[in-house]
Amino acid sequence: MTTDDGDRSALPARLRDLPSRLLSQASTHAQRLVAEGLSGADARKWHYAALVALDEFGPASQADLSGRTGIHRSDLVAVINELAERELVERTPDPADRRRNVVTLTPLGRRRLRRLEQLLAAAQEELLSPLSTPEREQLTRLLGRLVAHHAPSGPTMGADGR
Amino acid sequence: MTTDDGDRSALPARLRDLPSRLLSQASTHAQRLVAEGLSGADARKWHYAALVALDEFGPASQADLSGRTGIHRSDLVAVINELAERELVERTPDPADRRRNVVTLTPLGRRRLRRLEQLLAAAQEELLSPLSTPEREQLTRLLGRLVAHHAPSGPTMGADGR
DNA sequence: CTAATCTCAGCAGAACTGAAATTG
DNA sequence: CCAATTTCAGTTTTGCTGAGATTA
Repeated sequence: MTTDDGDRSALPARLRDLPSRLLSQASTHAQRLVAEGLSGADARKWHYAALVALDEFGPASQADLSGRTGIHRSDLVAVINELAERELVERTPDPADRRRNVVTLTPLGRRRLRRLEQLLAAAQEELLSPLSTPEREQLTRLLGRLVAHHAPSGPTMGADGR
Repeated sequence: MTTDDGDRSALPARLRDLPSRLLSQASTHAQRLVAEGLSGADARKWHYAALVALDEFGPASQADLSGRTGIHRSDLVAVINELAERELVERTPDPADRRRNVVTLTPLGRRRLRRLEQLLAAAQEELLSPLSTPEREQLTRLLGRLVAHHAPSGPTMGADGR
């Protein structure tokens, strides 16, 4: 239509092959595929993260959930609101410490989590489709070492989690 | 302090090992390292991209530069303003087509590009520091194949380029 | 008249900051 | 009095949309 397209190879190799740039582009595609996949069940990635954490560790306070998902304490409020609206979790005051809410997975939430797992697996599959199985494993291993190297002991955990 | 830290292992493996999530976190670290590195020369990543494209292909219109860098046509205005302020490029009307500006690299711009190359190389080095040389090459190759698979023929080029 | 170029003004999503209210 | 938890209001950053003015 207007500007570009049809000439992606015009990108200088110095830019095209920069690891930081490749990571950024790959990440953008990944987030798009995940968002599109989860939207098929009216869900966002943070919904999945919260449901997984509840499934894995059982009922938790919002502060716990923040630590276990990487969702910012301040954004978790909206995520739990949305999950509670859909009756996937219940938010009740903690009788033992009334500053806290206890967030609990409902049976419906557990079933929904199964569905999200499937949609998410399909998104990862599409994301990694150009790679063989051993290549996918290697990529995951290498990325895991990168983030393990840069994340640990960072200030409070950094911004991420997407 | 407040919430987390000191317990990064609290992250469920289902979240921790998701390729899309690893990509996002790795990308975030990469962008931070690049921004910090380039800030040592009062530059941002788009400055580098524009200077590289001009160095590689010679003087260009802003539309050309947009295609060759991935900078959005609308954001390129500010980038060229900033580069022109620093006298790294010159923006002059194109006599052959007066809708266009011709952007030209100045000698100072060429010298600055050398400096940015060094800062950027240092950032990539720090980013990839946990990996051996063959591992770095493999990571770059795998990421290149991912983006090549998902980018080509996309609508106008997509959002990315960071 | 249509299309391309440059420019600007403003939107949208995402993460973060800071602080108030409540409770320990 | 100090600290932790939840919540809200607002800032910042980034890429994008839409439209106006100019020229082909």
